Amino acid sequence: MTVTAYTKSVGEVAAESGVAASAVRFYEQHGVITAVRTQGDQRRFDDSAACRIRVAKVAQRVGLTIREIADIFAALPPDPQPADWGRVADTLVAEAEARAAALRTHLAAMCSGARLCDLA
Amino acid sequence: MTVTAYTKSVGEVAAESGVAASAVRFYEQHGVITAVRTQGDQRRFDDSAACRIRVAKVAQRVGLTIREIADIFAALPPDPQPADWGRVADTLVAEAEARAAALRTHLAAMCSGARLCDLA
DNA sequence: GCTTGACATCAACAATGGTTGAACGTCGAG
DNA sequence: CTCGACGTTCAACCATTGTTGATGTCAAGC
Repeated sequence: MTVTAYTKSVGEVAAESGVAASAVRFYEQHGVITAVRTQGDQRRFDDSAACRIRVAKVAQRVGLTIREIADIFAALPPDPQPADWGRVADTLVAEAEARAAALRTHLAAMCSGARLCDLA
Repeated sequence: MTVTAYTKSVGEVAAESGVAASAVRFYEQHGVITAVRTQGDQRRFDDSAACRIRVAKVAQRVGLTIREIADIFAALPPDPQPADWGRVADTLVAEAEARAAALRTHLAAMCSGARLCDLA
């Protein structure tokens, strides 16, 4: 059993995930990613950090907040396996499609029938 | 040909759309709804205002910004007809589903193949 | 072992999407 | 005509999602 490796600095994660270093720190503060600290108080992330950030960025596009994303990621174990990522992906896609479906339903309800969105 | 009736006050639109009066003013400032002014400088909205706001609220849930929603509403004529609302609804649903599809695609790309989201 | 770049914290700023409060104007029912 | 409910503007404030800059520390290469 391999122990999870916390080896990556803020800058490395930033480069891998395509966001600014300040954003990496922000995401850590808000529970999207987690870090351990070195003796000198520097953050060290594991390999999943960059992935989490890339997933978070696409999830934000469908209206999920940082908090919601962090909550979904809470189901990920340290050193997540393919199946773990698959479940998270399914959860995110399901949420996105539920919102799209809700939009469709609301619009259909508003624009149907005699009243047409409460317009005469 | 009926002339569009601008008869509703901020409070009436707020009550009909289920948002605060401050939000109604905010939406007007940002082009989601439009108003004429009375002699005494009070806003008067037509019947579509409450509908626009209700649609805007559900659209926000799928990640559209106020600006994007206002842009889509820009296609609505004054005194919109059912077909006009239908086109707006189609645009919104298409946008929502495009975002959901993008999420699905990105996640599939990240989580597929040998590398699995760049994890070993 | 010293320098230099990357890291640390903290506060301030920015944009989005509003809410709240102060101070004042309008409108319609009595 | 007056009174209260509702309207007006403006500035300040809140949360979210970050960025920027000041100031200071750490660590890796020379």
